[in-house]
Amino acid sequence: MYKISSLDFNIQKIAHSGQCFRLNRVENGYRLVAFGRRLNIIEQDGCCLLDCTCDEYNSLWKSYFDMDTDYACFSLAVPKEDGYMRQAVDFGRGIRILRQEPFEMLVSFIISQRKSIPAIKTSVEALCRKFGEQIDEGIYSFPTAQSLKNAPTNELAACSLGYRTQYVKDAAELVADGLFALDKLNSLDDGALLEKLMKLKGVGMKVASCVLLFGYHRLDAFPRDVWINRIIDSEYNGEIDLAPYKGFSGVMQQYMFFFARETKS
DNA sequence: ACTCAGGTATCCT
DNA sequence: AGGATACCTGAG
Repeated sequence: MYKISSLDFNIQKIAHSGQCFRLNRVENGYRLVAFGRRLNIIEQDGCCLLDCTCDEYNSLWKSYFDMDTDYACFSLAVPKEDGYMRQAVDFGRGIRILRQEPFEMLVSFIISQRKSIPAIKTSVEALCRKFGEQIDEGIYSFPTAQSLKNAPTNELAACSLGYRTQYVKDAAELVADGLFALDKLNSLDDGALLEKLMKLKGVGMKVASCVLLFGYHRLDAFPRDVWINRIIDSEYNGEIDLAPYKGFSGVMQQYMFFFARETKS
């Protein structure tokens, strides 16, 4: 067991912030599947108990949960005249940007287009069940590129991918064949990485931005989805100035997204 | 039954 | 360049 006790770490908010599709509520807490491992998380007296050894925490989950980044300091950047952002940031305190795996992010966000979050989760789970490795009873890892490349198209489609089936298959094939080496893109700057990802079919501005933010930990990436656009229209007169948040505007995006969704009528 | 969902590719003008 | 439209499918 490893205990995390910090106001800047809140597993429930992270689970509802929409960045991760495999962190879900179970009987007495949350269950996360990542890196081919399962991690159980229990909330207790405002603390989080991670069901792992100290070594496993230090070598894996500490980085995954981005525990070396100081999130409290981001909050200081909000201009005092921006009441909306102030509210959003305070409301979302505890959210962190997870360091997830690039391939999983790429596939998950290709799937995400024109889908609700529950529908995305259903598709992702189906993919894992069909093409991932079994880790434990009923628990499966996210499939490798090779595994998805080899997947028969009709079985991929059976994961409710709809018109995205070919997008996923194409991306998996390119990655599996080394023609699109996700692990070698780290050296690219944000702009070049974004451009590179958008070369893939089914990857537009929004999906690529999400892959940057959640898969490559580019905290300055600012995905604009319908929620964010709605906020920018209603609260910022159609144009938001991200200059105060240079280097971490993606963190602000998460606060805005979470706030808008959690407080919707 | 009907709209909309964390969009994107394609086809217009 | 910028705007309109089709697209699989499930949830509300």
